Amino acid sequence: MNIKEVGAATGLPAKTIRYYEDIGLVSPNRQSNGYRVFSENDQHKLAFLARARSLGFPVESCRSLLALYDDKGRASADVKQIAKEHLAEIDRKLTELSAMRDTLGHLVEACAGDDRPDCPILKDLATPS
Amino acid sequence: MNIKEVGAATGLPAKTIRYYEDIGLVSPNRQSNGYRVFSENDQHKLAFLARARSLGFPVESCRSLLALYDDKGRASADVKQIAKEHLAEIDRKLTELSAMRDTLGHLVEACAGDDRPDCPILKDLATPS
DNA sequence: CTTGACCTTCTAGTGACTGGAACCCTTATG
DNA sequence: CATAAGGGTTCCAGTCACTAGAAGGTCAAG
Repeated sequence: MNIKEVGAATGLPAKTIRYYEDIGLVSPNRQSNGYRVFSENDQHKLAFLARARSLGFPVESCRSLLALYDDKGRASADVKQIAKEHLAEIDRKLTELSAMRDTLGHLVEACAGDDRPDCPILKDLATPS
Repeated sequence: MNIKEVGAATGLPAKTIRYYEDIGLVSPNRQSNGYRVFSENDQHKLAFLARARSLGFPVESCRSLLALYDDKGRASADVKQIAKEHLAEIDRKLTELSAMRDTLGHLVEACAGDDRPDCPILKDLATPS
């Protein structure tokens, strides 16, 4: 399986897969011509990474998760710990974004959006918060 | 007013203010010894930037907003347009994060988090989505 | 034999800072 | 007068997770 095929199978761009090899997340073999060959296991790992990344896990967390996945003697507590930390981070971002959304939503509603210069958005930005 | 003072007044780190000068958002004068001197107007601009950034506007949008703020003949429609685009981006991120939160929340709940290896989180990650 | 689609490596850029090194200026103190 | 503390300055490198692009090798089809 070459890089394009495994990319199509996992939804990852070839560039990303090369990057993941660079940082040691996968280690595909090479053909005599230098081309990467991806085994079933490589493909599996890449799919795992794609899924974990799509849930927003940082790449370093993905590395840890992959190691735990490989470790058949793992404790699920270790996995849960990583997931909980990430969940907390997501919640932090959600809170922050919601606050922005609220404020900005009100301001946009209040703005006439015509050709006059008067603007509550600018007024807010110019006001020391 | 030197950089530390204006930083304290606006809540911006000195490094950030220097960076903003680098990219042309403010242009403080210099004393004979090379130190930056911030005028009232500089301070005002920096406070504006701090507020706009805290609402999540990208720096380039901040630049546009600042220009509109300075332009007394602006149309509020131009401001509103920038704000609406940013609002759409915030909503996009909120949707994405909420989906992550939902999935991950369920998985974390389902995971025993003990010393056994069985783990629904890893099971999900290993499952082609 | 050439064309086109693959593949390779390498460098540099993204956004918005942030850390750190190396050095200058000013003021207070021993 | 030396020095130490606490400002200021510049410049370079690093962050995160890719992504764009250049320059070139390989391979199957026509």
